Amino acid sequence: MRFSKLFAPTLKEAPSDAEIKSHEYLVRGAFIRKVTAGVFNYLPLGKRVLDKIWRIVKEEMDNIGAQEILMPIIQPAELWKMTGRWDDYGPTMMKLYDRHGREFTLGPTHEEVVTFLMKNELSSYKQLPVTVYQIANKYRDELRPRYGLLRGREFVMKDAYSFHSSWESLDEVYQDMRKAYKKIMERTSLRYLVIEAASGAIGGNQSHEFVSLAPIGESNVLYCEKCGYQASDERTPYKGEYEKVGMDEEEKELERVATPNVKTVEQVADFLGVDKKRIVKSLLYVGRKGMVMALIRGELEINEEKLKEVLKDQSLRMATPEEVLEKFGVPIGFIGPVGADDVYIVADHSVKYIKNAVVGGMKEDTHYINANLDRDFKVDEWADIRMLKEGDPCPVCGAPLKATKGIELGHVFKLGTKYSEAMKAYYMDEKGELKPFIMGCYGWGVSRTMAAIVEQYHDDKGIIWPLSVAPFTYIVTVVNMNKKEQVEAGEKIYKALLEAGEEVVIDDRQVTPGIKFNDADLIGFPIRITVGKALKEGKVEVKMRNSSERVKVDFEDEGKLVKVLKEMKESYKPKPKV
RNA sequence: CAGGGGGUAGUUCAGGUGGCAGAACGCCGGAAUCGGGAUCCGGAGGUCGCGGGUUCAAAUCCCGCCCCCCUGACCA
Repeated sequence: MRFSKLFAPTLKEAPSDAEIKSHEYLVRGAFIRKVTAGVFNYLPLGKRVLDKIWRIVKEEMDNIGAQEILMPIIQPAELWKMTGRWDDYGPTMMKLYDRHGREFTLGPTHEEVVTFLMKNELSSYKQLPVTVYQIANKYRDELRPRYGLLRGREFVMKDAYSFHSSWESLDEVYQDMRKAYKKIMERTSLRYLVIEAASGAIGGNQSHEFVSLAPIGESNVLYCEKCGYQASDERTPYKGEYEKVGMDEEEKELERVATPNVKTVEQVADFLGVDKKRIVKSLLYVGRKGMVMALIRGELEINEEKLKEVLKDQSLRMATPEEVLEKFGVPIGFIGPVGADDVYIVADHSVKYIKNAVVGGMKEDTHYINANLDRDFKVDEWADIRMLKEGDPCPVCGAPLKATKGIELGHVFKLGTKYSEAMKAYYMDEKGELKPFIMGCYGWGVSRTMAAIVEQYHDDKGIIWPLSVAPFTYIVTVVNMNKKEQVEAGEKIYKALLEAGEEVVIDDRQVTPGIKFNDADLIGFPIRITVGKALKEGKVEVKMRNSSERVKVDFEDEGKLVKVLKEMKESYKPKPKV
C-alpha cells in the first residue's frame, strides 16, 4: 500500500471526547471515526485490524467444531416476549416498528433467535450436540456509551450457542470454549484473567469471564495470590467470620430518638456517637413482586448481583425516593425494618450478629436505638448479599484478596434450559420423552478487543501493535521524496517485501520527515525501514516500534535485507503496559 | 434516567455587557527546504445545532426542540 493513496487522515490533536488512550489513538491514527454516540465508522486501517481479530476468533471457533452461521439483526418482539426478556432486557434494546406497527428489536444478543431456529430444526437426541456461532453487529442502547470502542451502542460480537441432551455434553463444549478463548487471548497478546462471574441478565448457572487487564476497565476482579482464586467482585462469596457487634451486651429497651436531618450511615454514626457497624443499613428495591427491603451492616455494601440471584429477579432495581415515600410515608434515610411488616426483608448474615442496633425510625427525623432481631424486627430470608473488596478473605483459602480491573472480552455461560423451556424447544430422547435442550452460550467482543489491545500496547507517541493484529507489518519511510536515490531505494525495498508476501506500506507522501515519523509511531507499524541519509553508506535504518534501537542494513543486498527484516519481525515482542 | 457542561471553519477552541464572524492547526497555490508534526508569502473555507420570539439590529437575550460530553446509577 502506498501511503499517498491510503485513506488515513491522521489527526494531530486528540478529539475532545476521548478520555482514554485507546479512544484517542484509534481516532487520531485514522482507525475509527465517530458517527454518533457509541457508533463508529471503521476506516481502512481500523477495518484491517478488525479483520485480523475477526479471523483469529473465527479460526478458534472453527478449531473446536463450532459452525458459522449468520442470524438476522432485526428480530420480532414475540420471540423476546416468550422468554420475558422484552421487559427484563427492555430499556437496553433498540426497538423499532414496521409499517403495520409490529414491534421489532435490533438484536442485542441472539438466544431467542437461535433457540427458535433449533426448536424447529432439531427434534432428536441423535442430532445433538450442535454448536453454532456468528460474528455480527450487536445493538445495545447503553445508558451511557463511552470510551470509544469499549462501550458502544453498535459493536461487533462473536456469539456462539450450543445445544445438548446432557450436562456432561454441555460441559465438554464449555471447556472447549474456555480453551479457545485462552488461545484468542494468547494470539492477540493480551494479558488476561479468567474469572468466575455473575451471569446477569443472560441467565444460567455457571459462567466465566475472560478479562483483559486494564486500569480503565469496568470489571472489578478479586484474586488471591495464595491459592489462585479469581472472580468478579459481583460473584465472590463471603466465607469469612462475621464480626460480633455488642453481642455480649444485655438487650436494652427499644427507643426512638430524634435525628433531625440525619440520614446517611455516616451522619447517623456521627450524630449518635456510635460505630457504623452498629447501624443496620436498610435499602429498598423494586422487583417483579413489588418492594423488597435489604439489610446489611452499616459499613458494608450490598451486592446487587447477589441480591438479584437470591430473589431470582433480574429486573430488581433500587426504589426511587418517591416510591419509598408513597409506600411508607417516610422519606428515605429514616427507613428501617422495625414496623416494616408488609415488605419482604432479605438480610445479609452480618446483621445476625448485631445487638442493640441502630435502625431507621420509620418516622421522619428519627432513628431507633437498641433494635434487636426477632424481638423488634423479623427477617424473611438470610443470605450473603455483601460486596467484597480488597483485603476481604479469599473464599477458598482465607488469605486477603487483591483487587484489579479489566475489560470483559469473553463470557461463557451454561444456560441450562432457561430458554428452551420458555420457548418450548424440545427434542426427543432415547426413551421417546420430550426434553428441553440443555444450552450454553459464549460471547466475545470482537471490536472491543481492538480497544483492549491498544490499552495494553501503546506509549506516549501512539499504538504499538502486536504482529498478529497490526494493520501492516512494515512501513518504508522515504525521508526525502525529492531525492531520486531515496525514492528508488524505497521502491526497491517495498517491492522486495511485497514479493516476499509481507504486509507493507511505503510512505511516499510529499511531506516533511517529522510528519512521516510521527504518523508511523501513531499508527503503530511494528517495523519501520527508514530510507534517508544512511543511504550514502549504501544502508537503510531499521527500527522496531517497541525499541529505540536503529539497525543499519545494507540495502543493495535484497536477500540479506529481507532476511534481516524477517528476523526482526520474529523477535518483535512488545511488552504490555499492565 | 437524574444532575451539570456544551454545540461557532475540517480539527482544537476564543468571542457572549446585542452593533462587520475570529485564532491556531489543517486545507489550496507559491517559495525555500527535507532525519521528529520546521519556515516564509498568498488564498479558500461559516445557514454561529434547529425552530420560534424580543429588537432598528441576535452567535450573544427569551421560549421550545435536537444532538454531544461529563458525573451518577438513587448504597439513604
